[in-house]
Amino acid sequence: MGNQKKVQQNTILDIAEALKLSPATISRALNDHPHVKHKTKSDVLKMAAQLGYRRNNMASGLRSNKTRTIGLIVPRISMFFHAEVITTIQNGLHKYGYNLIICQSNDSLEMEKELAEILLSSRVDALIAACTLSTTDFSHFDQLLQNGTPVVFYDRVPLNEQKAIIIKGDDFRGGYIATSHLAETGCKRIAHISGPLTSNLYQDRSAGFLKAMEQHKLSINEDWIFHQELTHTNAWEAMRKIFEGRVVPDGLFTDNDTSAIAALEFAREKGINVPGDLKIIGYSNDPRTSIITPAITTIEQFPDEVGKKIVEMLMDLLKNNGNIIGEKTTSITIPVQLIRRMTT
Amino acid sequence: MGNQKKVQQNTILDIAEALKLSPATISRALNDHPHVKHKTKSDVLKMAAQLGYRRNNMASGLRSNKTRTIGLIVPRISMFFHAEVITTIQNGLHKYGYNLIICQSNDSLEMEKELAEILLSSRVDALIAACTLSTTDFSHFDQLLQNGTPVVFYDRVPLNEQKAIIIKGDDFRGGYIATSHLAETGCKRIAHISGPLTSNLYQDRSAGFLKAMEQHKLSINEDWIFHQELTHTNAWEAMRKIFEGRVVPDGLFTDNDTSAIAALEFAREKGINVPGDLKIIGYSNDPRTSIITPAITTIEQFPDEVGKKIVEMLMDLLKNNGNIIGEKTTSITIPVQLIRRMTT
DNA sequence: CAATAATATGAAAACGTTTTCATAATGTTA
DNA sequence: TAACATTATGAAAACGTTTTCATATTATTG
Repeated sequence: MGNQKKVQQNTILDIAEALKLSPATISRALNDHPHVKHKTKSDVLKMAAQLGYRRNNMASGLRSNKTRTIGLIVPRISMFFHAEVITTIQNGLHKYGYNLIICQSNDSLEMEKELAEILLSSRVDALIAACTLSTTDFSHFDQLLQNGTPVVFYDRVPLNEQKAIIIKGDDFRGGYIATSHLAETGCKRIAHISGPLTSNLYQDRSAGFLKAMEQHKLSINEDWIFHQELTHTNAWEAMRKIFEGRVVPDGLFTDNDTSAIAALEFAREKGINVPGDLKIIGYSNDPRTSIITPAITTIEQFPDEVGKKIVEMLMDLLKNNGNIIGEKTTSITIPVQLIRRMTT
Repeated sequence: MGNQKKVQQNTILDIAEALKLSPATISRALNDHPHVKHKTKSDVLKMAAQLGYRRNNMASGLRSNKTRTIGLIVPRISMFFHAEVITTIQNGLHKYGYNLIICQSNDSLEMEKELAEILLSSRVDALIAACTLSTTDFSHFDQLLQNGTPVVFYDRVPLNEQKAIIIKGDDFRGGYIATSHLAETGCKRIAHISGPLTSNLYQDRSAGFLKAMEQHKLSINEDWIFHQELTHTNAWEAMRKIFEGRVVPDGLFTDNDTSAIAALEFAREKGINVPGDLKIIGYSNDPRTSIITPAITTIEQFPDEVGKKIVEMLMDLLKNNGNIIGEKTTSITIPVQLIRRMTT
């Protein structure tokens, strides 16, 4: 393989020569410029097809300063929520003729910084980012913004950023309705396994949790509140600690579904009846929650709504080259919804 | 936002001017060319950092005809196997300074063709593709190949393609060991829910199934063999048909895990005892299979091995600009492994 | 120290488009 | 038909690098 002679791609000049026209006219014809005769246009299109012409995006991008490519930085594409958001974004952008460069930070801040640099180098027309849990300083995105490149943050977002678009779920309300639901189904002693408070996500969900506890006049046991990376083992460990105590909770709100699954497995192993003795509610509506027995009550985040909103905002922004128009706001909150299943 | 003046990116010329050097020297210094003085190099690097210089990849790519970007076409990033493969590929390529443009075909052949065109336009240095189930004609990749762009197919691959690299799981063996396992655990009447025979995956797994059935001297009931899109509802429907019969199977091999889950749920609803009356084995080791009760026996495909191999082959190929070196083969098969759980 | 080799730099062309400016061709009006 | 507007095209510059070729500088050798 590869030994055969490489076929050179045809350029705009080849079309020009074939039709005895100037490259300028070919370019205009291909871009559907108004000042070109109908017949010329169709001639050019025909010849382009015949020669198998494909625009060189680098040349085009270099000259016009537009790549029609959008960068995306995400912690992990394998997380259900993100996979869904990305899919919606990609399908949406494709309709507008935009490409997407998807990058994974693996939840590493170092990597995130590096990716921001790389995407700047690639001169993406815009950047979409769901940040790392440890990203509290967002200055590595400043160069993009100063450059005039629109930036959209979603899910894990900076708190006081006026230059970027921010799209987030209603985490406060999510935490609130989850906790209220436990209270309303009779829980008196509610535990909360949450993520690191460096992230807006867990700040808000925790605030919602506290608000609901207060409203239902439930007392809070500090030993039952965890802020940690939301992994399976961490959740298991938290459960072990919680159930070492003399008095144990009858309700548990976990800030993601992986933790809820771990908790449920812990309960199963220890013979704790769910939902009889312990009610559990997770967060995100991961497909696994509906498959496990008993199926886990959780909070739906509507990833497709998030994705759609991102595309919509971005297309608006790019149409007005980076300027927000009129009354449109710079920060959007997507509603959440309780999905009641068998663990409550 | 966006109203403030846009900051122009500094170019190589700005560095040149600041240091009273020519752009050529700057370029060489930045690319670590041997013919440039040590001191000059460090001066340039320092000034570049100071000016916040970032290479314009389009200009660089246009001139050097190298984008250091690799395209990837995949049916859906949300499929567990693909998400894992992609993650491995991306992390691997990143080490070598390559970027990845990830595109989803949504399992549509039309989309796949369009994406191949777009990636050709973007002049990616190489293309990785896991094709649609309905892709039997692979000619939309020819232009890339003729162009000298390396193409790596994985998972769903063309059958007789000598110009591209092909990396696949050992689907024949997977089908064989899955079916053998059922036979060895005592199944006499085995059903098979498989995918469309347009894809090499299901051809091979089916062949493995048949081989094992023959070796174990088991007779095949044609009414229990399905070739269909492997969705939850299709599998459910297949189960309904199978269990309408007077005589029912005691073993089931499904070609993906979604179907195995559907079958298990069907069994649960109809009161069929698993594994007592019916043993079930899936394919892919999707995380859901270990969470459902009873946990499903399945076939591990080692997505990270696949990803690693892809990167390795690709880097070799790019180093030798598109030519396979020495004895290295053009087609690689990754082993599979039985993961025994509670449904068998 | 001259002659040569090795090292370091610069000038300018090249990559394939898009876009500005100029001009030619055509159509419209007085 | 002259004068002007409109439409269609071309010439050439521009985008920011890399690379070729030439040349200047320094080191090495006889």
